[in-house]
Amino acid sequence: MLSKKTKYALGALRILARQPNGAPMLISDIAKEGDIPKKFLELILLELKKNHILDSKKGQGGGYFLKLAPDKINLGQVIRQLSGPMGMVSCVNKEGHLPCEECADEDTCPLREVMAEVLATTCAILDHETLADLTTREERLQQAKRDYMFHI
Amino acid sequence: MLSKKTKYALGALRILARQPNGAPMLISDIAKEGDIPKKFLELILLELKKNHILDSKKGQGGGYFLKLAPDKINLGQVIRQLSGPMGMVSCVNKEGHLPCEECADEDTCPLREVMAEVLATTCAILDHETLADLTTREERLQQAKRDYMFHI
DNA sequence: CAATAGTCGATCGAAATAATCGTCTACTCT
DNA sequence: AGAGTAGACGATTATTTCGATCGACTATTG
Repeated sequence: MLSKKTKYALGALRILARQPNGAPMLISDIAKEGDIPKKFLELILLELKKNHILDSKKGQGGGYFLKLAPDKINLGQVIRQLSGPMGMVSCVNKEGHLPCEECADEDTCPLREVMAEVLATTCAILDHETLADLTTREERLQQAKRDYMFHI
Repeated sequence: MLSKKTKYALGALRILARQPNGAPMLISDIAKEGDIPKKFLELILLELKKNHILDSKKGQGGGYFLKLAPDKINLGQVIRQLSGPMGMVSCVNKEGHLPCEECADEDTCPLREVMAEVLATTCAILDHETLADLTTREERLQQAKRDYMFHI
């Protein structure tokens, strides 16, 4: 399961991606709209800023905004930065590759091979799914729901 | 990351799968061979027994053994039973399906759609990978390593 | 019956997660 | 320049989960 932190982060990013021409948004407004504890959200946004996904402007009229265009931010990137690498065993991760202690020989560990496949297919999806794609999906799903409601 | 509990479980199962004609094995022997804390292993094996993957025999000559053949036990099943469902958001799981609290409308949540894809590809791998497959993989990897060592 | 071996309830510390407080500092607009 | 706005940040707390262990009990088999 993704941690709440990561889910909150994705929620906040989706909200920010909706802002017309990347206008800054107050932490408290994001918190309200995303139903996220404000103080916790501060930490999260700060972390995203340190990872160069967001940026902020202080003072009157300031707030947080996307540093990159929505189609340049993908889910894999965000999840990795907030929850760490996604492999089910640590020995399959590129960044932060640790040989898993319990594994006698990494070269011949069959579990490692399977988990590497899992990681590869997961990344194939998440590293190509951008914030912009999410927005597109959402619109399609909303349209589908309206059609469905009309149909019954 | 898989929990140590789950990794230990997979380790223990791999050891038991190597036993000739499903002979029972003592907890303490499994613990020693798998380098697993014995008391912790007890809990794990017990849980696997309750989930009908293992069975045990008491008294002299007893121990734990596989209840099913190695090609009838798959990784998905084991991981799910020890760590719970594998979806990155709770709303994509079949068993234990909980609408994720932070999601306004499940029907139109784009994250849910993506995470469902991820879960599907993950399950496609793990639900088809059996203990027997792991053994086969391991033999292949060991052979490959021997060939490589010879080559240099 | 006695030795063996699994069963089970209780518990404990450490770590990760989730959340909050108060203060400080930088910026922008008037 | 100065007031007020808004983010930055260190410290702290609560809650839960994880990993591990102890000790007593029970069932089985030779």
